[in-house]
Amino acid sequence: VYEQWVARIQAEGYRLTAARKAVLRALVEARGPLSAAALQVSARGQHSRLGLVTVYRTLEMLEGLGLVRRIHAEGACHGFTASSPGHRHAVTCERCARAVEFDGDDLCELTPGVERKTGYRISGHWLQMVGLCPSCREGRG
Amino acid sequence: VYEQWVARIQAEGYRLTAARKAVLRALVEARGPLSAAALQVSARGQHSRLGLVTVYRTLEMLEGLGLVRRIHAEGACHGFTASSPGHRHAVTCERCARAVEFDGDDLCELTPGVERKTGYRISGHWLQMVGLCPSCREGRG
DNA sequence: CTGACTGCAAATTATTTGCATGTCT
DNA sequence: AGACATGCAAATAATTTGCAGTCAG
Repeated sequence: VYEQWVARIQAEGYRLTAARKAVLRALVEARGPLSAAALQVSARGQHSRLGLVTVYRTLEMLEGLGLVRRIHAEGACHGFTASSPGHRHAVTCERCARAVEFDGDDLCELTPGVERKTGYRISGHWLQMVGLCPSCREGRG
Repeated sequence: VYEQWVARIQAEGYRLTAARKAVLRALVEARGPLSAAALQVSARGQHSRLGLVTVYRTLEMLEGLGLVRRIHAEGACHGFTASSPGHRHAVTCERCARAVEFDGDDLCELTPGVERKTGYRISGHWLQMVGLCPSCREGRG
């Protein structure tokens, strides 16, 4: 994934700097959504001088390219994860916070129903599920 | 709705103060999700001395009682709306921000599919749709 | 009366902006 | 070389906490 991102970033004319590489690596290797601050800590393993500001700016760029997804949670808002292309949604584990995405096409099927019920013309949606991932279920029942 | 909320609040043993009445009224009469600050401005029509802090504390209480729902948006996070009981979701109009809720039972049907695809045991979910409400569609095509 | 509630101000936390310097291409 | 990018510090914005005064029950 990392290589694809690098290619995309260069293709878009953005520069490939040490700071960006570090953030990219951290995002790709993350086992769940991270806050900007957590991302900075993680990415500093690759680039110790990394500033929080740069993390925000890199995330902004990546979100613009659709490579990163902003995740909202009940309690604390805004975490970021690598996103897969296409129309997908995420499930987050309530114990370990590990997130995986799944195909959300099924969801589009219920759009007509919602439009009928509400009278709205639906143009988009945004779904997140919460649950227990396989490992956490095994480890704790 | 306002009367029901008042009854619920008293039933739970919370006091019914002028500040709370003002926030309740503002929430009930709102035509869309409001930020805490916007809510304060709106509620000051009833109780001019209302502080932002109290708005937050009142929202916290109401959210705890399930009377208010926290809404997240792509850009600015966190708006609050009155919520209907039961398992429902919201559609927000992208033009006027007016929100209505709809029955989300259909969604539960696709939970098994997601569990199969991801291996997660889904315990909850959270959906928001965006679109154009009837009035905005008429007014602008 | 009295404890829960309020609201001000200050403290936190999250995110953005200004600017001089550094570094990809 | 030169534009884009960085990172520090300061500026904003959003939310929480400390506390003395107030008010519903």
